[in-house]
Amino acid sequence: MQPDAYDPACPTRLVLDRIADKWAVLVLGLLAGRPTRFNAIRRAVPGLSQKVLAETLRRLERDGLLTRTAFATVPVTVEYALTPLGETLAETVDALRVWAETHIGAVQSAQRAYDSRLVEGAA
Amino acid sequence: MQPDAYDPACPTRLVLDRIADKWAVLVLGLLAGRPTRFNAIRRAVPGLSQKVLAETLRRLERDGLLTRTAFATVPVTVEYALTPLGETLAETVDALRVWAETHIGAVQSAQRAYDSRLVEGAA
DNA sequence: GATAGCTGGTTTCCGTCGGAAACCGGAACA
DNA sequence: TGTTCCGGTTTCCGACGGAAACCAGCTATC
Repeated sequence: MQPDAYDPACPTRLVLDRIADKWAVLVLGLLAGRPTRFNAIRRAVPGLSQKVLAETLRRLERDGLLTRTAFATVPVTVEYALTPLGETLAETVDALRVWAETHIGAVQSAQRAYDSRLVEGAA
Repeated sequence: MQPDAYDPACPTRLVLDRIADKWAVLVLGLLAGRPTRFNAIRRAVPGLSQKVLAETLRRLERDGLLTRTAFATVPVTVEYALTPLGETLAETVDALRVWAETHIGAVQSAQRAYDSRLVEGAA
């Protein structure tokens, strides 16, 4: 059986659901190439709550995309680093971030045009 | 000012939030290269409800990623097609789907390993 | 003539999920 | 003694997503 992300019974769909997530995309992009500690990630991604970050990291760890390493320092520091598998995904999801940053102008002008058309229609 | 998806005040973040969405990824991948009607999309993406599909399509239309064309047939048919901008995004998000289908095996074995480690720890 | 079915939605309802904030223990520091 | 830092967990509430019903207009079937 070949994977088919369009088949809800296929595990590929579950994986896609998880990596097509705004927080996962940002975290993966951030960890690419440089291991980072919990609070450092949190500071680098404003708006991401501790709870959701902890859950996101645990899911990514379960999927074999990153490793969690605790150091017996005081206080305990925990470092998250991408696995080789995670690095391959990071490249892919980073393309999404690059697309957003590249085409943001076109998207915003499309939004303005759409909204002004709505106002016309309502008038 | 350069776009920065990690800045919550930057509109790039809003765009990224939207395209890093599981349903948007599947819909964009489906529409790539071939205009499709509303119910055809719904049938091709099981699990996607009418409400969420309608909302997703309207947001993508607002972002200038696809066009909505109504034909005066009986009953009225509505066709959704990617814009050139949407096509460039479709290529990018399709890489996500391809990644998922390619590495699903590695992810699943990582999950099994993670879960069995948990069971050990609990015992 | 009534019923079912197609089209593309909108509305209603409810469960789940995400975000905000409080709380945790332990140690250094003032 | 109180504060800060670490990495979380817990609690609470509002918002969002999914399931299903409902809608109008026309057609094909019985």
